Amino acid sequence: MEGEVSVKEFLEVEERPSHTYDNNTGSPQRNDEETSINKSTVGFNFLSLSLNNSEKAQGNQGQQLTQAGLLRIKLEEAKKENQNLRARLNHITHQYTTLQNHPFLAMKKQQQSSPAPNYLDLLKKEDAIVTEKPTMPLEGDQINNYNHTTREGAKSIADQAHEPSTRKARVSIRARSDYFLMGDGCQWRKYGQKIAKGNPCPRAYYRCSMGTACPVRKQVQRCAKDDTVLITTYEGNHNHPLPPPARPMACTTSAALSMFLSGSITSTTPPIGSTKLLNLGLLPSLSGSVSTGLATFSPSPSCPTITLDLTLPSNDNSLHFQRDFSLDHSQPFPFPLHGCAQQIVGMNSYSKPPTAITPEKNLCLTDLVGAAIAKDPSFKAACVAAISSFTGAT
DNA sequence: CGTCTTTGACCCGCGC
DNA sequence: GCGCGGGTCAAAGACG
Repeated sequence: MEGEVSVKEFLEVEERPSHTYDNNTGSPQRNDEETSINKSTVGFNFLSLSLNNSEKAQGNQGQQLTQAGLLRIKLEEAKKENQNLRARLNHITHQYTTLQNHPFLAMKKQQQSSPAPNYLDLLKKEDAIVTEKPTMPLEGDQINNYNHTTREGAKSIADQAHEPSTRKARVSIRARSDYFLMGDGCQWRKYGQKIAKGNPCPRAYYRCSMGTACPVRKQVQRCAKDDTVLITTYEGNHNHPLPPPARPMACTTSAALSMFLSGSITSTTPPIGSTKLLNLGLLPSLSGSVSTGLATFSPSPSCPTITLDLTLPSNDNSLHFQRDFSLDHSQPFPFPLHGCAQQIVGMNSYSKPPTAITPEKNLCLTDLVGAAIAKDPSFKAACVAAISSFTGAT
């Protein structure tokens, strides 16, 4: 952090009039980058001379000329330092951007080692549309289900923009968080709040404010039974390009929805009520209580909702399904969780007071769903269909 | 001054 | 038809 301040201060040197410089400073050393930064900052402090020193110099014209020369040299040095620091800043910015895109790059790299990974080419061009059968290392039923899921999934998502019945389909995500909002990479504008029946916690209504007239809305509410559980419900598709941090969430919700809407998932166990269930299999490496994901589908004719429960304990093996999304513990995590830089996107009066943020208590939604994406090939494929749907709509 | 949040009012669908 | 509850609107206030 100190480095950032130094850079900031140093970059201001160019803005200062040259006549304020002093000749009492030594030339900044450049043994290494860090030394350079620190010394330049120190140099700048010295260079910000007082008027008193300038007045003293007026007594000797020859000395003034010498000073002018020194000042020019120092100015040139300062400019060089400035260029170096700008280059370093650009490098850091590039690294930051690269890290943000790491999940998708890792998926791409992983698939390049498998035969004909044409679906991943879509990630290169965001405006691509899924039209071919993606080939992935699937086995048995996964292949059949995958084909169905991807084609129908893409169709379902695309249809959502035209069919009133499916446009209302929702994806609900349950996750533990001490804060009222969890970062998903998007910008939201609150437009309402209600106290729902049976839950003392208010339900907040948000609208996506990243695009003009974006139809996406979300509801945020704490669970009545466990106020540490935050329930976030998404509805609709974005009509604008999404920033990298928002893509995992957007594609996951749409992919999950498309998989269920396509009807390609069936339960091998008697349905609980009218619910279909799918074990998504989150990573065991995820910290805290989140180690297993469970999706619940409520096929209400007017408003089908899929719930991704990221709060269930890992030993919950009470449900088994036709499609096996179980974890392959021998395989390393294909990409690292990209952190919670955008974890807290806002707090309102219903937020809990700021407490020590730990990964356990404040898992980023994009991290959680990113893990789900990474572990399941067909889920990834559905995500690609979703991404294509999103970007193709713009 | 512009943007965002808050909050009461209003609308609408659904069940009785 | 009526009441209830969920969802949305919009004016007022807060905030930077």
